[in-house]
Amino acid sequence: MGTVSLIPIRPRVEAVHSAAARSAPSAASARAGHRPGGQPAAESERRDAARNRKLLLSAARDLIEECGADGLTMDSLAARAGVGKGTVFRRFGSRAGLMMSLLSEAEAQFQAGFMFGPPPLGPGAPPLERLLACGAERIGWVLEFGELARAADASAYNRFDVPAAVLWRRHLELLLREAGMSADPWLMAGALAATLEPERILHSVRVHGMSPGSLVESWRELATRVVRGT
Amino acid sequence: MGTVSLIPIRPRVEAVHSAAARSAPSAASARAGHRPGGQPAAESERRDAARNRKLLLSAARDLIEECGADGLTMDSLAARAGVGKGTVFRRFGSRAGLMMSLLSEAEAQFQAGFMFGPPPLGPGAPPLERLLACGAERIGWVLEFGELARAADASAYNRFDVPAAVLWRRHLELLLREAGMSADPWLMAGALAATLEPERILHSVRVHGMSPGSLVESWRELATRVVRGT
DNA sequence: ATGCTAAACGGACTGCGGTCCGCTTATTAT
DNA sequence: ATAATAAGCGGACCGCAGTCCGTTTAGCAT
Repeated sequence: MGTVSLIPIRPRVEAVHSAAARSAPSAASARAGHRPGGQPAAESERRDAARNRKLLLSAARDLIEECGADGLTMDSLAARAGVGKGTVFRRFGSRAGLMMSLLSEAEAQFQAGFMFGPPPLGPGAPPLERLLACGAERIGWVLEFGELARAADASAYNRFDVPAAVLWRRHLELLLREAGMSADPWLMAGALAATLEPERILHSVRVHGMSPGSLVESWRELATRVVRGT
Repeated sequence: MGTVSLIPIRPRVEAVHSAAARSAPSAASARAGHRPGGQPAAESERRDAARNRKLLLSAARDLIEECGADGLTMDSLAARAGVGKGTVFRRFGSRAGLMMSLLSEAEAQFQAGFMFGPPPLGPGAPPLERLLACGAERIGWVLEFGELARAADASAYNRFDVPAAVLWRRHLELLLREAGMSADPWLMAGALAATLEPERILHSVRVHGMSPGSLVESWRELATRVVRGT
């Protein structure tokens, strides 16, 4: 036991959701291309699989428009798309995986903004300004896609280790380092990221009626103080 | 409609879990005493009910010791305690409610510490010192009871509005005000509270191997900077 | 065209949290 | 003691996420 042979079939899910195949990760990741960022999984996907993926994503968007993200069930999705339930799970691995796939375009755009976009969001501006800008951007993003994001996080035991979350935190960490942060930048980045989690932001807005502006203002205060400290 | 008459039976759950009876809260809370803090619900609880509650709590502790908090299922609990499943839900309302009941003693002790205990945790010390102390205390508390706390939070749609969470946030808010916080203290308190959430802390420790000491140190840095800003 | 094989498929099945509702029992008034 | 009644009880039942495994099919080699 312990060798790779214990992975007989390996369904082609779109992203790395669970830390399956704990051992021998090199051998496991060597075979068959997990497209890390996007979902098309370009290299080799059977026609019917691709067709069903599109069908499912489209049906999911329809259902969410009708019933909201929380109202979408995997059964209803399968029925609406006219495929079996097993197919849904084969494609997306889990409900959270499905939600992530639905988010991936918006997520990619957001990432592109702070990584390659124009200043002050993208590179070129001083770190504190970038921090303020990307916080504001994030708040707006959450207000637009938060319901989906929350559904994607929900019950994901490892929501902090999902690629998008790791990248976001790393970005904050980088900015803190550039700003000369003396304390542990990884932990401080985590603290800042915690502030901007969808569930919390949506709760502030929807339950307590906070305005987006006040959230942005609060982020400005927080980020400024954290960076000013050193 | 809209009057109180739509609450025919009212099961005697131990705490206010969901925001039921949205309207006429005064009339609703007027009849029959919800002991706000503790669970005994002293005034009028039938003998068998009290016996079963103790049975259930004890069985729950046993099961958690055997299988961990995540391994406890409501069915197994009912079976172990020798009662029907309906009884479990009548007592605790939900899985999260059960976990909160299990936590309530530890929670109360924690609260007593920062509200009435000796300085620097309790009143008497300057606000920043109290903030540092209560953060450290919280981190230790989470490391001890975090698994339960996470199970109590999990899937609680309104985990932020649960009494314990509200009190904790209010305490942070109070300290910030005393420290002369110029920005919105409620939002800043939320940001600080987010940093200390069980799920995040446990993730740092269990997945990334951070030491409790580094977490405390990081909290010190964060809190200091936030307060120093004004 | 034909046959082979790995991938994909579908839907029955499991386990869990939570609800419902008819039955039982503790408590209180008479 | 007895009757009335509200609280408590139990377990069948539901909806949902996620799994399993026998069957079908796309893609390729010949």
